[in-house]
Amino acid sequence: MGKPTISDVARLAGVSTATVSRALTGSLPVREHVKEQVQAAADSLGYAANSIARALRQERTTNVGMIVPDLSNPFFTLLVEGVEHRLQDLQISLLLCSSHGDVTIEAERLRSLQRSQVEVVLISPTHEFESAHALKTIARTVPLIQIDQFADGVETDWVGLDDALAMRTLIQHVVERGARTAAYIGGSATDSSARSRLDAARAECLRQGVALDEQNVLLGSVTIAGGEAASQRLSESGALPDVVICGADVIAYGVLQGFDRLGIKVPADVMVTGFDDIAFSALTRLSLTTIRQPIDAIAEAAVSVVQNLMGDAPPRPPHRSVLQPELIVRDSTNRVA
Amino acid sequence: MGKPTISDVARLAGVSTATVSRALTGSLPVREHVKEQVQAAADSLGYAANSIARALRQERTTNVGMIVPDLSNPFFTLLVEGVEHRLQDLQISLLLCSSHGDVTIEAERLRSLQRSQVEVVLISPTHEFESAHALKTIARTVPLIQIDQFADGVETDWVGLDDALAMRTLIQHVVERGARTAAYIGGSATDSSARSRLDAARAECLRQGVALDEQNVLLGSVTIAGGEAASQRLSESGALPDVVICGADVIAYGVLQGFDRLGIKVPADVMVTGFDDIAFSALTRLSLTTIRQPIDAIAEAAVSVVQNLMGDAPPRPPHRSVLQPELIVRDSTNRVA
DNA sequence: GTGAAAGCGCTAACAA
DNA sequence: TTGTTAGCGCTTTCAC
Repeated sequence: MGKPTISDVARLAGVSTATVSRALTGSLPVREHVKEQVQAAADSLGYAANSIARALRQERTTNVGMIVPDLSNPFFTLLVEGVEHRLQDLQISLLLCSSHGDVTIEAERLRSLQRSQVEVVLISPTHEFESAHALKTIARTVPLIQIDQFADGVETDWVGLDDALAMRTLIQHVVERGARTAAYIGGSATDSSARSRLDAARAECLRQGVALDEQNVLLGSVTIAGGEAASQRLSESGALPDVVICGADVIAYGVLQGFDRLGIKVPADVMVTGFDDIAFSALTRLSLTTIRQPIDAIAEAAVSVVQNLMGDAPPRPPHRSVLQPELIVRDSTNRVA
Repeated sequence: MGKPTISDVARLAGVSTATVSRALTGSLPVREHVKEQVQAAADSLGYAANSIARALRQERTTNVGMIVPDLSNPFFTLLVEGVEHRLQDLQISLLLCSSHGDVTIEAERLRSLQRSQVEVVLISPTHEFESAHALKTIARTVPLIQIDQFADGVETDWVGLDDALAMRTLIQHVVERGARTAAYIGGSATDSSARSRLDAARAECLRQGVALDEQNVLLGSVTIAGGEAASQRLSESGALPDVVICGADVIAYGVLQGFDRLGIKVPADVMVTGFDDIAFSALTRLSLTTIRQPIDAIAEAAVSVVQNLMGDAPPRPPHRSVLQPELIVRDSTNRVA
């Protein structure tokens, strides 16, 4: 009545359970005709090996866990999809968790994944500092790969974008289009990418001779509303800068909308840039110049580390895969110098 | 060196493994001071029960699987997030798969979940007819819950929206705003919700005296580009209808954009409605009248069925949870009759 | 190339 | 209330 087991197959095929195991997994050679017999018996019973029993015996599963801060953010969604797809090709199951941007939930999910005996955890930590403790604890028992963001002092593998190079490329572009003054609108700097992008923007403005007044650095929430509010504040504070650099596309779309409402013309009165290249361009009247996150390449790099970690290769020191950004020039900076 | 096992705890606490199991799980009463001793021993060793061994012994896991067609669609993303959140509260892990809208991949994922010994599978089948075979096969060994969409002839639990009521409400609204003629733009009817929405639209137009010419029924891809292309065709085919009913918000946004480019004014020249209420309204100049999918309620209903199925309740016939749609009136139908 | 048998870590049945 | 023991389904020695 219950599901067929390996002994059922063995009995039907007239061999031992060991032979069934070998025939089906190919772990050891089995005579051709025996193999066929076993296969036939398995098929006729609709047998599928119980992965629980296999995992117990082998002391390893084929599960990996993944924790992202926010599934309503297309960046993470696409990342999850890219990872899922590649893992399935490797016959690895994905246990997905969302931390909802909450460090407490994040810690809970980590423990839950640990109980599930996952082989590797992929995580985009939600807070640069507060996530660190839980991550360090878990990292003692299961290999971690940090993606995009990272937690302070947690030495694990990491896959992400070269934010510094991205900002350099971006600022070089707007300088070529005549920018001499800039504003920066970003997320409050509690996650590592928000901070690293801001740091990079500051450094590059300095290096390339663009004035970025501290009062023109506005940090808030990474949402359309946050961007719109910031554009409002910016317009009230006197002269507009040549360019508004946004730390994320959603912010930039809010800024575009805010300027539109205020009758400020982009790019004629002010240029605007984004970061991420989420697929909203098709929705808006004015297309956005931005930095494309190579999401698929990030997923690929992450999964390749997973393979590495799950293989029998000897332990190695943590490795950082730094991916190259791509500048996408569109209308929001379409201005002659 | 390896992870501590129950025998390590038992030895340290000076009791049997059975007592440790009882003390830690609470499956049977244990004397208070013994319990404390066991707890202390477990803590000091950093012991966490091996869920693989437990699952093998109990012949049940705490995993459920979920298969959605497309993670770039916010509807499914939000659904996944809602489900994940509630399952975690129940200490259930979520194995997530994407079928990428492909029946072959879908079948593969189903088998993968079966191997993982999930207790329940939540699925939004990608094709009304072609998904049926694989679903029926799997349903013999593991309980299925279909969400939103369903496969033809697969009798399982189902959670979704009352499409007929939604269309009735929507069409009633545009009739009140003076609509007498309509066009319908939707996805090609290979998934069950595309078909059921179109059927409902046809029926309601008939019932409420709105003319819906077959040549004004345009089926294509559920994307912004698809909507834009359809709006183009519509404008070329002569007189515009009073209202363009779209089977999904993304289509409607494409239509809005198409009309904008053609100099056609919404809602003055033509009204437009969507379906889903995805959160793009903030991005666009003109807000969209639409039907809100109660995603959170769908997730809640689905998880409550999961609980039901995983509890020890006796088997019961498949149950359909039909949720109520909500009409969201915004600017795209803001016209006096 | 094949079979017999042990054992992965846990819990449930049975005894005490 | 507690301990002893068997066994979940599989893979992997160790013999042959």
